[in-house]
Amino acid sequence: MLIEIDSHSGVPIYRQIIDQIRSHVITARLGEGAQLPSVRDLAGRLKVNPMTVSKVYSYLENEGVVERKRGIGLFVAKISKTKQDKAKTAMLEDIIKKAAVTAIEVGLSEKDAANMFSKLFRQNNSEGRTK
Amino acid sequence: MLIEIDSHSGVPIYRQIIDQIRSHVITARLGEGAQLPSVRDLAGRLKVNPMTVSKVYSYLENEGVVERKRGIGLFVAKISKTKQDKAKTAMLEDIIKKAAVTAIEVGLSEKDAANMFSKLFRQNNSEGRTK
Amino acid sequence: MLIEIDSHSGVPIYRQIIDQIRSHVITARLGEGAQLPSVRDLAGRLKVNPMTVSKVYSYLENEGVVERKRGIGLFVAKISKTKQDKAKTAMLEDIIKKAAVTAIEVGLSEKDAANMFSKLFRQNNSEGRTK
Amino acid sequence: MLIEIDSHSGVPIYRQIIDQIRSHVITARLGEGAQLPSVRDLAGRLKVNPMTVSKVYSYLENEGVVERKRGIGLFVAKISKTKQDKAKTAMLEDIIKKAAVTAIEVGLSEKDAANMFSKLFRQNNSEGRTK
DNA sequence: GTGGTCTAGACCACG
DNA sequence: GTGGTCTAGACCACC
Repeated sequence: MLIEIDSHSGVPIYRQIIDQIRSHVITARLGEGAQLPSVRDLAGRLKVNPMTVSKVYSYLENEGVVERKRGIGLFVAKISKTKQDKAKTAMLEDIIKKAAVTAIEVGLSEKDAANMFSKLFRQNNSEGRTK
Repeated sequence: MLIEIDSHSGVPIYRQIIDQIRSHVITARLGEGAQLPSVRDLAGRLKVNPMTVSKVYSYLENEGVVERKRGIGLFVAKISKTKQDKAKTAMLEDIIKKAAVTAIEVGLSEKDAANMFSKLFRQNNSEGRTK
Repeated sequence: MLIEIDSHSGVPIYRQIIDQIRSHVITARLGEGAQLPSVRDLAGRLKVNPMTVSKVYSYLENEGVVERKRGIGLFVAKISKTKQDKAKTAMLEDIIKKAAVTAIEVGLSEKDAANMFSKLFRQNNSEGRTK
Repeated sequence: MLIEIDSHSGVPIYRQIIDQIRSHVITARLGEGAQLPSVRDLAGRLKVNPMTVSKVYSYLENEGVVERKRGIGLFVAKISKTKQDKAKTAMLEDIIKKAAVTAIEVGLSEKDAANMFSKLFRQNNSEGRTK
């Protein structure tokens, strides 16, 4: 499970971790039932305070994204297909809307904006494959 | 100059104002040399503390977006056309790339993603016109 | 870390602190990675308002001189050796040039001016040692 | 009489003008009895508020550097040779001391610092001649 | 514990 | 009139 922290971004560390784990679950890169690393392990890898990771897990558990099995560990919770789809769509619409609004503010035409989007889509898609 | 503050968004007030003014300047809704409202005026209108606005202006001056004329007021700084274009493009590419990457992660095809983007573009564009 | 404030100098307190800390960093009296005193601590020692110190730190962070680690504290940022040397040289050349120009305007010969410079160098250097 | 204003320097405009006129007088580029431009004239040339120039003149008059002749204009006051020399030396020592202290802080040896000073002296001196 | 933000209100410098 | 600085004290987010 790849998680990257940018300590200069202004976004709180715990938020960055939550967002990335949630995104991993929604896009099924972290499948149902998969075990999450222990608090200590993840904290060590990310070089953050264990308390921060602990907070992250509590948050995600509260959200219903993960489930704690006492004495065993944390696992990705079961999500209904529809719920997952909803979450996916919501996440995607949110970010695409922001992009569209920015394009409008900058004064791009719909055609130019769509071209730019497609170009960046292709670029990052092929990069993704080779990775 | 329209500035809106959402006090529930979690984003600090001064950041919200900075972002909106900067966006106004980049998109040339606030043209070069235009005078900004006085600290007290803007503070009064937005119902925030003058010092908050003062902080905003200091920040923007530091960024080179506005220029102070002592005892007279604040004005939109002269930005070279190319520099402005660069800033615009960078801002736009950044957000569109994020959107594209998310679409890829979610597993959308290029065509579906582009359609979604165009749809949201049209929606927000017409909203903008009626405002 | 020694910082002295002259409240009668006309120079704003926050500027005095900024200049002194920056100078400490550039001259490596405050080495890379060194932790700076907390806002409250420094404010207490200098007998100024915490917000004044906070402003100082924000300013220095913006300049890239220090780095914030959330909830932990402030640390001297990593500056590349060359960058640091450049900053040093630029700072020095600037002030020495001013001195030389003034000497020229006043009508001193190169020899007399150089003597005066050396004399003042020695005077202030020995003072520095005893301090 | 050459006066240059740098509106980005942070030094108040009126201070910049005062310092430059005083320096002109001390170094005798503006000799005793020379007439200064009228408030309106200087304000127009420097593109500053006439009140600012007026303040400058009052300040200099108060300092004894210039003398007002009612209905005629402002003139450089008579200064005793010793007084002028003292002022010259004070001005020079002040700036050279600053340069020396900076050189010390940066860690230069006396020799290196003196060399740098001499080099900049020669550079600016020859430039001055051709001007 | 750390820093970040904001307020209310004061006084000063500048033009 | 303009912005700049500072204080005293509050509350919040983060680790």
